[in-house]
Amino acid sequence: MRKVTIKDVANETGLSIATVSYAMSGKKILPPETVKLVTNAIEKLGYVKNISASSLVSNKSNLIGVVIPQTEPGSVMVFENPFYSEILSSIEYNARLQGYHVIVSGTNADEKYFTLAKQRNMDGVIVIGAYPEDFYEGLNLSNIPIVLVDSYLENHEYKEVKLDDIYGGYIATKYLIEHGHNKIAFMSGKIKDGGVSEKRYQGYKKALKENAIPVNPKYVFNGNVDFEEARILAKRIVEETDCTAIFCMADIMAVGAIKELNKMKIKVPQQISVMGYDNLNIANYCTPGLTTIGQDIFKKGKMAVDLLCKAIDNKEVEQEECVLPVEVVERESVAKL
Amino acid sequence: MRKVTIKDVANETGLSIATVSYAMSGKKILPPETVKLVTNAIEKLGYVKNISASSLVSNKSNLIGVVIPQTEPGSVMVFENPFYSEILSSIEYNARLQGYHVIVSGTNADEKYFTLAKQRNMDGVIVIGAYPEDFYEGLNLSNIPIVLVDSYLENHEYKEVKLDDIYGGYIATKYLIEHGHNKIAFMSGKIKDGGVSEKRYQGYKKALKENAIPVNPKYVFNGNVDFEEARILAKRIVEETDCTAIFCMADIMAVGAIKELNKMKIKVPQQISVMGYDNLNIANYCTPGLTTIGQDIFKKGKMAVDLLCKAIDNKEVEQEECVLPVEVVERESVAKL
DNA sequence: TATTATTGGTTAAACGTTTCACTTAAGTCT
DNA sequence: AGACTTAAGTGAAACGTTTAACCAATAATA
Repeated sequence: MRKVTIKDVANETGLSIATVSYAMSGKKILPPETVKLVTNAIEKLGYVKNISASSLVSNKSNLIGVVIPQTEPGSVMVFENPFYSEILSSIEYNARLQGYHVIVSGTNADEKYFTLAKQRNMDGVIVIGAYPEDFYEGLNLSNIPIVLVDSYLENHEYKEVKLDDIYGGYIATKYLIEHGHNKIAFMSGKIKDGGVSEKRYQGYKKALKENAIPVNPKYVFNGNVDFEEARILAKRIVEETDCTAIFCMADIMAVGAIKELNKMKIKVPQQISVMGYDNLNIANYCTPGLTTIGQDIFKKGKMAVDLLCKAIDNKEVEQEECVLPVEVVERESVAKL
Repeated sequence: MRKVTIKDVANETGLSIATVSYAMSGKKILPPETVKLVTNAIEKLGYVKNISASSLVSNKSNLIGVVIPQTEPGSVMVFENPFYSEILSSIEYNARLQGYHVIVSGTNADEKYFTLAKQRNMDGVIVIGAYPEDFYEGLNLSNIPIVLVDSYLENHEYKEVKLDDIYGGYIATKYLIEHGHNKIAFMSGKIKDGGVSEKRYQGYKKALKENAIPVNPKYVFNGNVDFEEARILAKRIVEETDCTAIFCMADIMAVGAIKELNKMKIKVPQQISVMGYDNLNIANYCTPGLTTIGQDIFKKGKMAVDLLCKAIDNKEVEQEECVLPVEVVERESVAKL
């Protein structure tokens, strides 16, 4: 049972290889009966085209890479934050609709990812999350179209889809204030310039200032953006402050906080209110349901794919940025004082 | 800036293309200084090999496909059940360690996935979950090594990694009985012969019988395996039965049940106990923490990759099956009566 | 009618590797 | 010294496509 090639289809139909190729690709219009002849033969022989071969000559692989951060070098779980699965899901779906397949890689960015992308002849790459500077340098050299998602990179020349995070932090905090809170803790990842945490923190501060509430550095807590760390921080917030509300910059942290508060028999939201950010599925799973800042993750993935496809087709290099809206989604984790 | 090929490396070093290829692959031992010469030139020129080309001739792509069910045809979210993200994460990690890249595809199985696998010259495919019969037929034709994960397919000839689900259902139910419950609802997906639900149901019945508790068909509830459906079923269980415990055949359902019970102000576990199955991360996120049947998902992914690699290397066709152990992981969702 | 376009198709080069079969030079054995 | 082995490297075919350049026959135009 040898492998069936285009040559076999040519023999079967009595046509040349070239004609068969044209018939399949439609790059040259042929009479319908010829096309029919070819498709019949393909069906009969069970021919499937070899993408390695076509990719070699056409220099197009219909493959896009998706890079997801691996929080700790050598860490195992790629998808520590469910946000990554959710957006990956959307990217995979939308890419498939456009005829692309997706290669996912967790990377801690010290392996040179873009070597790989070139090896595979990838048509484009979607980079999710933030990475160290030198990662983007390697990325620069490769001539592969790139779309960043939530990179929080400053002054870059890439296409990007992201959120208005200052605004998100702002409306979250404003919502809490409007519900009568003025002692509001801010729980986040490490705050570094231009990063997610910093952006949302800016929004937090803005809302406080607007309402003449002093920014208390004692109310700011940071650590890794994960469930366990959030529990620790939540405990500290209870023990070290008199806050009535916690604004967590990620749902996964908010869920950790709620878990810990529940465990400490502190009623959410009666005693402490919790506000999240992302609107992941888990925001709905926990009790009480998490009031959070909603983003349309499906759309985010779709935009990333759309932008990338455009870049692939047009080969245009101009930067393009897409800022998606955010809004408060109300559930039950915030009390009116 | 033309693309750098092996030819350029050959020119740079003054060696032939063949020698460069051998130096890189190590398939022929060459003097260290020659190898060094080559690696230096590669570094200098920034050469990366074109996998399309090598795949074409060597017939090896270092690519494996992972198929994940898309619950409803045309549905968007591929990863409705976090189980899929968790195992995908493990598969991606372990495959990468072995030098493979992973292409994920959601599929509702009516698209002929294996055409795609052949097109891409995939070295192997890991199929997660259960699919309609005809999906496996297409799979048969392709000569690509396959590993199934949780297929619940009867009498097949593929390699597979799965759980002892009858036993899992058994120990879950036994645990509940030992905690004083004898009115135990069973919540699951559609029960069809050989499926997951049926297996776990068998275990459930076995435990009941062993303890002389009659099996009450009124206590069995099924629907889609998702969060929302589980809420509906939980409500019905409360309204239609006098059960003191619910055994959910998947964590995602258990979490839905807990959410609904919380909403109905029914205390878990004081009034109703809930037992899950899978030990996903979300089992830890919810309150009360979900007591569940634990499986080692990382190991499951690793086994799948190992089995597949073995199949790829040895081209041996004998079936191989790997049944991973399960155990009760205690948290707080089951009360002692 | 002579000229030009169009239609339906073919030939063959090119893509960038791997690898089999071969050569040449040097080393080893009797 | 002659025969044999080994080491280091080369030439070129092969993998399965795409596509530019070309051709013959028919249809359209002047």
